Amino acid sequence: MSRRGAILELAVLGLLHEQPLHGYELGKRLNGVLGAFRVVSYGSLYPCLANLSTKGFISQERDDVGRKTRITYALTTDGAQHFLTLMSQAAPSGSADEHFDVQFAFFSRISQDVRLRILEGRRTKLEQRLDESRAAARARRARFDAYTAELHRHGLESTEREVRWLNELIHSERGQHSGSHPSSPDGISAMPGNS
Amino acid sequence: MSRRGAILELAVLGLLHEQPLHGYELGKRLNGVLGAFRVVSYGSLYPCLANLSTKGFISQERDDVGRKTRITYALTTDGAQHFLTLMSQAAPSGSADEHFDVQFAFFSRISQDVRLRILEGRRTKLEQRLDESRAAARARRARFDAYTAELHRHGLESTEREVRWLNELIHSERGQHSGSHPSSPDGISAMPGNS
DNA sequence: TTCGTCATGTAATGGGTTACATGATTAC
DNA sequence: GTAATCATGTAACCCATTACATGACGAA
Repeated sequence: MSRRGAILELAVLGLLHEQPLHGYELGKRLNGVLGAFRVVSYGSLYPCLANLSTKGFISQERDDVGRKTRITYALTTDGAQHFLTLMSQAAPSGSADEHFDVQFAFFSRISQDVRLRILEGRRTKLEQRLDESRAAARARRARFDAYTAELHRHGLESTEREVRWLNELIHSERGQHSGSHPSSPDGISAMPGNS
Repeated sequence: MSRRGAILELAVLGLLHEQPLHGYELGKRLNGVLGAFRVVSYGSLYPCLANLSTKGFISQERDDVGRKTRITYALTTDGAQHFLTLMSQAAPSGSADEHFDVQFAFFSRISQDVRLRILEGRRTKLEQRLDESRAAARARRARFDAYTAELHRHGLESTEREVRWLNELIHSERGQHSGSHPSSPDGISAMPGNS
């Protein structure tokens, strides 16, 4: 009982938002989209699908291919609504970073103002982290050995880099100061380049 | 029952390796050392301490300060041995990145050859991740929208950056081609700079 | 015919979290 | 005297994992 999967749930709804899929194919795509960060196992995927189905967010349909039976899942109207709700919510603490990554991966399904809110929320969270980390650094003053200090320095640098990345994304998003249309045709173009 | 905490366990043993501490102080230092990555809650810390005590890795001693009773924990010989075992082990999959961070934070407690093995193991893992990610990128060819693609590009870049960081650390570690002594006096110096 | 991959699931375990309960001590 | 912080713990829950079980299908 209770809520099976929050981050996994979001990812599943996000993929089904595009097209209906059966479990196995869903699993493969999940590992493609989320790729580097996280490997989703079928041991968590199938219970998650069963749960989403119980809650009425997805519908099942039996495809009999020869003697093999596979179940194709599709997003319901309720499910689409729930997807938007989950996308608008902040990270549920604990899996903070991964939650943002999943949200970002499905940015093309939501409106621009929600995208901006997520990006700015993320930036605020990272800046808070930076403040705390720098405050802690001043408070300790050489109580840490060289390795611990280097770890913190590297962490700080990585976070600063991510904030700059977010700044570019936010700027780029503001550049196209228009549509709240989800999946707007050709809407995304001014992505920060790799140069 | 069973194994309460693997990453938390390692962090606790690592801190107690330096000096005995009571639970509350341990918690605060944990949040200092691990800081940015993870906030340890007392709801997991105290059960972890009880478990380590049961297994004989740490010893308890009651300090009666006024009417307040606090329990100071100290590393036993078995505990020190267990700490070295945990430090030598690879990340237990799932919490891959965090495990490395904790290991790194306690590098000064272990010998140089173990440090090098950990750093090289981490680099190998990241390089595998890069290979898979790049292979997946070639396999898909524009099946991803701009946001998903940008997420992958950014992930790749971050990982590449981390590999370069590891290379510097490994090089620096090889520079001082000597002691297997844990806590060697003044042993760490050639840390890569921030320039 | 055997091996890889497709396809769906269950059971047990892991490694944490938040919320709650309790009470002493210190600072204002 | 009241609020923050010190100090220790329990209970309930969360979100996933690995290992296991089962079986059809295609290709070598």
